[in-house]
Amino acid sequence: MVFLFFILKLKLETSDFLKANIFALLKQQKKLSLNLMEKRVRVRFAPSPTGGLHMGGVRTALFNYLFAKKHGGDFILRIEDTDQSRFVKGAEEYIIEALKWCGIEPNEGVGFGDGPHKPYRQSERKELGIYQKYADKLIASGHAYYAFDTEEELDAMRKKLEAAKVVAPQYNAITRQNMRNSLTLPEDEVKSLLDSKTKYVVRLKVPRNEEIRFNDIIRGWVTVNSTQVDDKVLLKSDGMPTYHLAHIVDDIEMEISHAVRGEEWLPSAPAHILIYRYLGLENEMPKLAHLPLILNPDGNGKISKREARFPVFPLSWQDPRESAPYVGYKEAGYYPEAFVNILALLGWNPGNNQEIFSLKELSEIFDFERVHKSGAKFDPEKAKWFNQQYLRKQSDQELADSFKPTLKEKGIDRDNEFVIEFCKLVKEKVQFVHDFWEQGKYVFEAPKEYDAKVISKKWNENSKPLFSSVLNKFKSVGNWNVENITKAFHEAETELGKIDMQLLRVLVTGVAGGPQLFDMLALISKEEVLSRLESALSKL
RNA sequence: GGCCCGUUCGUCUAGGGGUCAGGACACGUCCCUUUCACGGAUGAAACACGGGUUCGAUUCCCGUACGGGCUACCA
Repeated sequence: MVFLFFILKLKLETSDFLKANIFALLKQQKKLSLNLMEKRVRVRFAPSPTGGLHMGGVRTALFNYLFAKKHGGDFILRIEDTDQSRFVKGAEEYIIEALKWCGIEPNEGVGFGDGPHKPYRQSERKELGIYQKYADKLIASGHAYYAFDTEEELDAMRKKLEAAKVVAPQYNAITRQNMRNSLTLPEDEVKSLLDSKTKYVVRLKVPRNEEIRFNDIIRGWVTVNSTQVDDKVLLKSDGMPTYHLAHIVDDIEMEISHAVRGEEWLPSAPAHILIYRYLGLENEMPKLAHLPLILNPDGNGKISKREARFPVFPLSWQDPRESAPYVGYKEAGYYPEAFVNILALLGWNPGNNQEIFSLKELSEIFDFERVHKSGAKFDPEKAKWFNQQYLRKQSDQELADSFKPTLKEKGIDRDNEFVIEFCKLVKEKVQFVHDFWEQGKYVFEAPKEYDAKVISKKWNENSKPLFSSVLNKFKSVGNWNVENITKAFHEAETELGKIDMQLLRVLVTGVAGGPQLFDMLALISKEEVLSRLESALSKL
């Protein structure tokens, strides 16, 4: 209205100066109101502390993180510990440590500093009566009800339905009529049951035959008939909310703009829509995004920690109920950057051929529009390749530093320069830092045996005198460096004829392959090479 | 079983009404290297099937098959 007035006035006045000013003002106003309408991006990762956080969970956390960073929003860690029976000691700490290692740190929530919406643990929020309040509201409006059925009664109901060839027995608009709840029991009986502290749950009253539609950011429109949705328990008999109630209450109270979670939640999303609706919050509810699952490489189904022949946890996880710990990606030698990179490309891609991304790059280009609908099988081989790419980005000094602990473990003491030189030579052959030892241990210790294949193929009666001459030639080398070794070798060849380099390699290192031979001989040192040659000649 | 979601090389994927269906991992061959690796080149390898719509479908629609998820007072 105000704008119209301005425009009208504009028509009357002809001053260009005024015109320009008013347009600028209009533009500013529009921008301002748009910004006000646009909800600040606030996303959450909301695991339950029922075990170690596995790679699928980390991926969910990652996508949340990336989306938040992309839009300059908030990333929250909320702990959904509403199931006391499944609570696992140490799981929460593990989740926090894992996120830290990956570098995808929430800026609000458990373990990362409380924000304005504290507490961020659902068990603590329950103590505050937050969930009860919403449950009461639903009961008051007739969208939820008390149910007093015991476990046995529920069992009996299901058995009965199964016997009657009902394929999916559920507590719903039909069956609730035959159960003991506040919809079937007389009002005074309900009151006395409540007064006498009889155990009860609060259930959502799902309508009989209603189309529920919602628009998923990744999947588009999804339609489900409410007949498929059961009367979900909202409040358990111990007073704890279920996931269904708790996450909705918290998402609303924490002003979450987008609920990004795994595909396993898709079937219960219609029930969630109903809860938002009955709470009168359908317009304020977060946008939904259901991520595709990460699947097992061989066989089918979700990745399982038991069968996997590759790590499934970011960090080593010791389940208090089990004896042996699970090796994590960290312990397996993965760089966190590589691990995150691998995860990012499982179910998402940038639309071009780039595959190596830093977290920062990812947070600039990540987009739900390029997230797939279908699950992705995890390929452990490609994971190794990713790590190799990151390993190659390391400087020789960095590689040396990360390899030194292994040497120390083996009781080997070498100076920094030596280790750097070693890493420089061997790094082309490794995917992990721990590969350095397997690929190059002969640099540090004399061989105990010689590659049988090479020996049987190439060692003959001429070999001994030939290599004795090579040995003598090497003895005469003054300054033991690559150039002089090469020169000595060539001189020996002109005197004695062709010398098999692989055989020479085997005599010194025991193995058939390795880095540049002369570089390696130089590194190993003159005394050591000579003594190894002597020892080989005496043994063969 | 029911409901929901999905389906491009073995795997991760690009693409999209007319393409030699592109890249990466893994695999093969060759080059480089007096070894191995790295690197380079190159090869083999895919639109699940059947119906529509269309001049034309891998692309859009519908079925079927297959795969996955869910089907708790678990998340």
